[in-house]
Amino acid sequence: MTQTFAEVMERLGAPPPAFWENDLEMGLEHFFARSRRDGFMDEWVSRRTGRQVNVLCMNLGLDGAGSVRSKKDSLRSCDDELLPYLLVDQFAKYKSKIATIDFAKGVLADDVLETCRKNEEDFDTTALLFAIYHNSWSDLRLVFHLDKIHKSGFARMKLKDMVRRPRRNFEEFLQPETVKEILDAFDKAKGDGRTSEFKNVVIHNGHHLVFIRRAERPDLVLRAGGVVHGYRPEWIILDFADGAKRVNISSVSVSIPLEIANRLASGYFGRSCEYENESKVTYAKQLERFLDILRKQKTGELLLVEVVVLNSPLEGSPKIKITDPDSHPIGDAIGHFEKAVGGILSEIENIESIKVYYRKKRVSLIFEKVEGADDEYVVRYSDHRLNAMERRSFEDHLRDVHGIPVLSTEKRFKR
DNA sequence: CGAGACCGGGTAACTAGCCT
DNA sequence: AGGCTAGTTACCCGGTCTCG
Repeated sequence: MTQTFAEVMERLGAPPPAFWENDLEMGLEHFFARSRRDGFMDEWVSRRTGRQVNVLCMNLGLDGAGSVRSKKDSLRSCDDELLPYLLVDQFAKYKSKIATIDFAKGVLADDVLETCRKNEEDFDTTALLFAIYHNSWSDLRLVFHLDKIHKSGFARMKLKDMVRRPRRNFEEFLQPETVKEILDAFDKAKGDGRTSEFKNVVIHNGHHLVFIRRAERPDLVLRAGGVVHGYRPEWIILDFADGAKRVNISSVSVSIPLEIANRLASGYFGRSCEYENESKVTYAKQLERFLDILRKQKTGELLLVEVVVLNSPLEGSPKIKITDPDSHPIGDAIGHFEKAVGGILSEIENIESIKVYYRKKRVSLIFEKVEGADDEYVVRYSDHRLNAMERRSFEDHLRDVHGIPVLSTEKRFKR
């Protein structure tokens, strides 16, 4: 008797197909048939790392003693029990390591964590996800969501007007039914025939993260038998902080997530509320001082590795870029250029962007001129280059060491 | 000889510039 | 103004190398 995939999963107490396909966005169409091919499972088991094998043995209650090879042999006889782990392995692809480790540290027992540890700071993420799956499979959905906050940039926004904090706190307000109602009302008002799907509210580091999936632009997929028309999904993450007085927004579209955030805030505060892009002023003098320090820096936390300058002192005043792709500091090179040709960093207005080297990553900074003010700028940086923890320490570093408030290059507008 | 470290290529996310 | 393309960068996978 042959069982369907859904039946096999049910017999194992594993998640149903809809969980994998809809919640984790994994394509299952050919997975089951492929996994049943001769030798497929054997080959998959062979490719497991020692750490993954150890976690699998723990999860399946197999003898954890002996060589990795002998444990792989006993795994090969398990068959169906391994099926969900094939999917977890597939799920682990392209998931942020930092998101997985961070989450695992919160839910896994110490000895399990140690089994997955590669060295002081590194873990086998697939092994961690095997353990997380076994511990509580619905957590994979959380990992799927948390993964997103490390990979995408966020627009920093704050409430336009001062509002009194309501009696009940924001957390109580953010009930799924309430959020769904507000999303429905928004979709109706928008009238573009697309629906906003409420996916999750997660409390993370004191922030309230609201995850929404919405159809964005029309798209199509090719399948055997023809084309299927639909929409490309977009993930909207509203990261509320400070009792909803501030929100960080990650999304593809520009105005829709802002409107949704406005509606949620209006619902919570009980009056019409709007968020606006946060802007923090830095004066030209501060930036000049910052650049002076930066270009002298030969080693340290923050190194200058690229400058792009408009109206250069070269003939015809073209745009120039001085960059070191290997991320060695370019302070001396700039000094050499200025001595030989002329000044380039003295006019902040002419600086299109710079790149600094921070925690082994190249981070762009732009100095955005404040409309109508002569020497006022908003300093913005490409936050998606850094993960969520690194962003915080980068912002702290620039504020504490250089007195410069930095914001993300991401912004959201009403249309 | 097998398990784990190392490295090259691929993938994803974002930016800037061009075109409609 | 919006969409598409090419360029940039980090991270991840999988094959190869190395060490016990």
